[in-house]
Amino acid sequence: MAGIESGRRHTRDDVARTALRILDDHGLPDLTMRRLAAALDVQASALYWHFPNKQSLLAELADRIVAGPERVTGPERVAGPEGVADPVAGSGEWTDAVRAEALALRDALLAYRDGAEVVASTLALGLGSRTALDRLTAAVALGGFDEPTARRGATALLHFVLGHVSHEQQRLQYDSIGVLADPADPADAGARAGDASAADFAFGADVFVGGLERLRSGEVSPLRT
Amino acid sequence: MAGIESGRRHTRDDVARTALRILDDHGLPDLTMRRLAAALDVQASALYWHFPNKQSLLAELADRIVAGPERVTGPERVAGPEGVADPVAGSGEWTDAVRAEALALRDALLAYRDGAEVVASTLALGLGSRTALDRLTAAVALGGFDEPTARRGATALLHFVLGHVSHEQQRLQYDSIGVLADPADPADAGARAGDASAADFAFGADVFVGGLERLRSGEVSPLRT
DNA sequence: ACCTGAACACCGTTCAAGT
DNA sequence: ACCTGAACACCGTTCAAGT
Repeated sequence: MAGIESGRRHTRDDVARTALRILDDHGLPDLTMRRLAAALDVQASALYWHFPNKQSLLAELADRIVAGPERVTGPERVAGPEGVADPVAGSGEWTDAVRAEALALRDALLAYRDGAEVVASTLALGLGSRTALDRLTAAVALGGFDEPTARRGATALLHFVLGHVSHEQQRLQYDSIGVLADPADPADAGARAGDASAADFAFGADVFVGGLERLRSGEVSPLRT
Repeated sequence: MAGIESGRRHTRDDVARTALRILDDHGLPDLTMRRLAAALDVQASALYWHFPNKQSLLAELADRIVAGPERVTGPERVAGPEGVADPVAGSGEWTDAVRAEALALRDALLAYRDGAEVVASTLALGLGSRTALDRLTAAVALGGFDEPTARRGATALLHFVLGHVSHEQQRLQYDSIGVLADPADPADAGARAGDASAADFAFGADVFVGGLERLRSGEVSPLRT
């Protein structure tokens, strides 16, 4: 319980970091303003000097979650040996770039308990940065799609990712407390652990990328608007 | 304010229907047990005779939302002129069936304010029926996929649908109160109304179906598990 | 610049008791 | 079978005031 929160007088960064710790240790339902204040040895009302309300606090957390741990390394993103997001990398490997971005986003969301829900709700309210969407859009755009199409594709993929990881994390949470409605259900059982989820995720991402590839090679009408 | 809630002594169905009305009129945040009780001219504690807790009430609402208005018509689903879900309809039209199911689900979710969020959260907790997933799975299975693959595909599509409609409905809500973070943003502006959302949805569904089609014709490895 | 103390207007849920 | 009344243990947010 001792740590950053010792010497009184906190900064906005302290608050966000402590909130992130509570989120990861106890989950989103336990992340209340009063509990956060207590962890900082402060009255709840003190938090409103740093953040105008709880939503904007959550938006800040969402940004940090999406940014991921590689924030520290610098402006260039961590990627494979030859880098993953080179815009001039021909047309052959854009599918790998999209898959890699989707996977990186999943990892970032999984790094914090209830990460997907925090990001999804923040995004739905139009708060928080658009980094996640921008990264996916950039990867899709490598396929040579026009910008609105790339953005549409990225948005759809983003919805899949958030939905999938949300579901995955909710199950993790309620799995551990044993509140699952039907633990004997073969499709939802605890035996169906992280590996199966990872495979399902890869499958969904592959189907999606395949659909984009198909659209790109002009085998299908791009849109009937 | 007068209506069903007049003669005291309510049934479980009364409670669910009144809850659905509050949901649609005022949104999920305003659907509290106390407010629902007040609408029924009853103490909040009375609700716990009909439902063990709020989550199970929401699960019931989710089931009704997914079932949609065609519940009344009978066991066969409303569809196009020649019916959409005939399992022996050859192999040519399964893509239309999937698209139709996805669209029908979107319509059902859109029929109630915050419908997508109610269904998504219920689903995440493993509560509620699996009707939505089962319908999508059946449609995908028409493509000749094995059951686990059809289920995986349907799950991914379901995530996209829930994410898309959630986002769409959140925007509707906050749009009308004018709480949008950046109303001038061209990608999020109010001008971008229902039609654009419908087009984005169709685009996402098409990409997804295209990916499945591609996978079916064996142009791509089905899975690397 | 950062926080306290006290209040306002709420929540979901439990439980003995009533009819 | 269905509901009341009262309580328990909470919420997010505001605001005058303190240092």
